[in-house]
Amino acid sequence: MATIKDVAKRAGVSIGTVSHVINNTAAVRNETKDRVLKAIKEFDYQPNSVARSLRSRRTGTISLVLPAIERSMDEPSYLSDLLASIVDESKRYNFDILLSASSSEEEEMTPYKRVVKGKMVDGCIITCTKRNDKRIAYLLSENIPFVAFGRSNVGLDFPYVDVDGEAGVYQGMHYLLDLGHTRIGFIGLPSELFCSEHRLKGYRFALKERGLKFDPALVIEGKTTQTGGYRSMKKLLNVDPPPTAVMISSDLMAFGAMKAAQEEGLIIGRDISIVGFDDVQMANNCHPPLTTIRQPIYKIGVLLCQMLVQLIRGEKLSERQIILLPELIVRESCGPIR
Amino acid sequence: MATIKDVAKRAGVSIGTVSHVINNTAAVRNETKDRVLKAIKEFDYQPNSVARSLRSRRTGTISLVLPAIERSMDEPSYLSDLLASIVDESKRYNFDILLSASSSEEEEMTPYKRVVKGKMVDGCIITCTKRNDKRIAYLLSENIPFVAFGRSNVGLDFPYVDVDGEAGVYQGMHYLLDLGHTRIGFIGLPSELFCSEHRLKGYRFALKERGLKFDPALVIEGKTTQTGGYRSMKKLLNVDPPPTAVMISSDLMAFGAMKAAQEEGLIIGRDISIVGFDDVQMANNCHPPLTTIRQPIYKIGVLLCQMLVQLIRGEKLSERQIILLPELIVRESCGPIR
DNA sequence: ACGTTTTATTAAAACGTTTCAAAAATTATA
DNA sequence: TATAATTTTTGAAACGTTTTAATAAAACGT
Repeated sequence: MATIKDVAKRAGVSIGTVSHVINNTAAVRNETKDRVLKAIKEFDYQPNSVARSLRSRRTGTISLVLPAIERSMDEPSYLSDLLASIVDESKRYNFDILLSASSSEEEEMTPYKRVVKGKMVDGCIITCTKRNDKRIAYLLSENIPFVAFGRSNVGLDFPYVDVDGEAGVYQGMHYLLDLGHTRIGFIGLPSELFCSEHRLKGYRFALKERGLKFDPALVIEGKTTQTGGYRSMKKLLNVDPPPTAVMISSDLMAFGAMKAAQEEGLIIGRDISIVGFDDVQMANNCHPPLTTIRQPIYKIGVLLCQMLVQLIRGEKLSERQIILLPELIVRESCGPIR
Repeated sequence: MATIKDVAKRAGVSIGTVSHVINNTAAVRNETKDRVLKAIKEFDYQPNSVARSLRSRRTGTISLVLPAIERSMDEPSYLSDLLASIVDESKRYNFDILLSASSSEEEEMTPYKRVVKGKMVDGCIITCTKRNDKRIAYLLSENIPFVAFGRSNVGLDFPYVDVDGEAGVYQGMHYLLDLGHTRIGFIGLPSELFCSEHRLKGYRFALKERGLKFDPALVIEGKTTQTGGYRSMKKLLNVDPPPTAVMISSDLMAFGAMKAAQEEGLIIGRDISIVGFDDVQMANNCHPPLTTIRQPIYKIGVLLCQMLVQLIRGEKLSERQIILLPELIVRESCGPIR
């Protein structure tokens, strides 16, 4: 396989010159440049990225570790949507994505250490930020560019993009309350996810505002899977009296919940109202179409990339922390109380 | 940041010894080994993967390029399911996944060249094999390990895993025919995808076997998106007389088709029967649950990884070509003809 | 105690680039 | 034409490992 050496020899120049031509890193006479370009073409030469990275200390690669907790990539969660937008956007800056899997919760840091200390990437995007998230302190201490999707309660200043989950849930609750519901259930995310807190806050706040009592029996924490939603809903339907509406912290769980309700013979949107959170593609295609809180996930991916690339380039971020407002998307899974 | 040099100095040995300790590549006295290990721990040393790759010509990374044609990762297609299983399985062999995006159809080869010639990966997994797929010849010529998901019509011997699409569609058709349907529509994949052929073959064969005439008006080729399925279904419903059942080449399209049918006021499973293909998670959660042909996508991802790892290790494959049988999953989207 | 194996260790040469400082070639100026 | 200024080109030193062949140290057999 041809190396820069071969190209240099063929073009009758030094390897330094070839490098300069490739990287536009010094003036080279047009005539010489043409000779080099020709040689490159002749050999179908492509620089060895590994050697290049070693010397230049840049890899053109961004790390994304799939968290063990959300490795339900086989379900249509927001994560695959996010990944799609990240891949799309990073391509625009000529970055590839290095995808790693973290096995267990305990081994959470292992892939980061390998990838960061091993200098395999120029920066990291972290998702599913948790309360007391260890990754944040680590990445800060290693001084590697990174951006998080989601805030955390670590007392550290770090760049992130997040969605105002409290406002989102509040909107959904507002909508349900306006439909006349007073007994509204809530299916929340695992409490280790920091965003679970905000969403619950939105629920409580909306109730309080209307002078409704918070009933712990109506609040359930479930796994972020369809099965998780399914089980939580079954429990809620067994409460006496059952809720007439349920606010659910993720679409995925909402799908499971819908199934549970349908199994009980309930017509969704008539006998029970459901609001989801995320607005994944499928929300518009399930039956009935799901009323939900839209997270602008594509935009989030784009922002994460853009911010990270800026950090990698050593530029200063104009906005180091971004919180986006989610939006209520009304479809057909809710109806007035009967 | 500590390098192998620092570790060597601290442990009072040569860097070669440190390397041997790390890689278990030569006998080193226990006492010495302990000293080295201690130094490694003290520095929290992690070898620089880039340098390591340059020298050893191994990267521990597998390439996956998201094809432009299927960059509908933002829809719950089989691709995200497949990716999930690949990430999972590759982790078991300590490989990371390098995810690249190919922009346009013309630029299809660019990422492969960069990644393969640039020596960024040890092997490739390619998906969405097309008729006359250029990638296959290229990867063979570059002599880099790779495995394809899907056959192709290039006259070349290459390792792949595929699903018997013909048999799959045949099963679905059989089921519909047994329900009494005789006017059955078919929504196929874009003809550039090689697998589109097999599926259509299954359709034709099933008809022929029952002595039914093939009606071109009932066969439509659509894009592999929900919208694609939606549009194709609208067209089919305008045929006179319309089909009473439709065999659809992907679940994603089936979801769109269901929406189209529901918009026309049809009850799926009663007024019209629909069979999908893939069995993505959502198929079990849409309404009504979709009868479909299951591709064992998780298993496919696992096989692809295993085969690729074997090739990377220079081992010979026991089975160089694997064709899996899909399975009919009966749910509620079909009913007897009325 | 001495050669002979065997076992541990090391020095140094890669791997293929980028990136300096310095040298060479060219052009401008006096 | 000689000198200065500028533009091009180059040589060689990194980057941090692995790996080989050679050396040193230890263990063994007589």
